Amino acid sequence: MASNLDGDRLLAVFEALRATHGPQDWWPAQTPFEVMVGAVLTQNTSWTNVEHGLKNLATLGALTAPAILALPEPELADRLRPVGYFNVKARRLRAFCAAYLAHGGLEGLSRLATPELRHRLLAIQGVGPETADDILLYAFDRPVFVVDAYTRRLLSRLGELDGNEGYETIRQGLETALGRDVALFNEYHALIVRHAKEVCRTRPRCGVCCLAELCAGRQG
DNA sequence: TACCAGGAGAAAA
DNA sequence: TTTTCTCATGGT
Repeated sequence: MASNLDGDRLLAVFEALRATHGPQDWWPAQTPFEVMVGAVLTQNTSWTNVEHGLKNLATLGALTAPAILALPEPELADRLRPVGYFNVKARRLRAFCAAYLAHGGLEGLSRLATPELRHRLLAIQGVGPETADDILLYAFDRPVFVVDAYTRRLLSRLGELDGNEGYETIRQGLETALGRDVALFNEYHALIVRHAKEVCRTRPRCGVCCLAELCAGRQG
């Protein structure tokens, strides 16, 4: 079902979200590398927790790959304690930094075509589809739609999914339906997260169902 | 107090 | 191959 998503309907949802929340200007980071670090740290964790961890690293002057790798893993884990899953994430962040440098850093990775870059990101221990796509979209400006739990819930509520689609099926379905538009994908994912956090959380068991209601209202 | 959060990988079935 | 379990702190 996800291979035949309704692009016009999805654009109507986007317009409704943008009218409600305005531009989001994601990702909240100073550099592409900081986007990548944040993408790893935010796995199954609220952004406020991630901010504490990023602040700890910044205080140490450790927001570069060499600086992170220079920290012993136990110390890195201790700095990441506010993030949650700190032992796991210390290991994953070090693996990411090692791969980042091995591939020539930002310059080396930027030279790769999107499919190859995605393949190499997914080969890093601790980088799954969503994290890789966060990095591709927000650090490298590649036209990749980030499919998170909110996106799945929204599409399900809209009746665009039957619930059995895998990550790749949904991602490719969205990219086909919406066209490969970096600016659109950037704002759309940010708006879904913003709406889910600010609006849906105030409505018990809402999920992102009110997005569907919002869209239905716009369409009449 | 209980639940959830911008997942991923390993282990078990 | 698919499902279940583990990782863990901070905010509401």
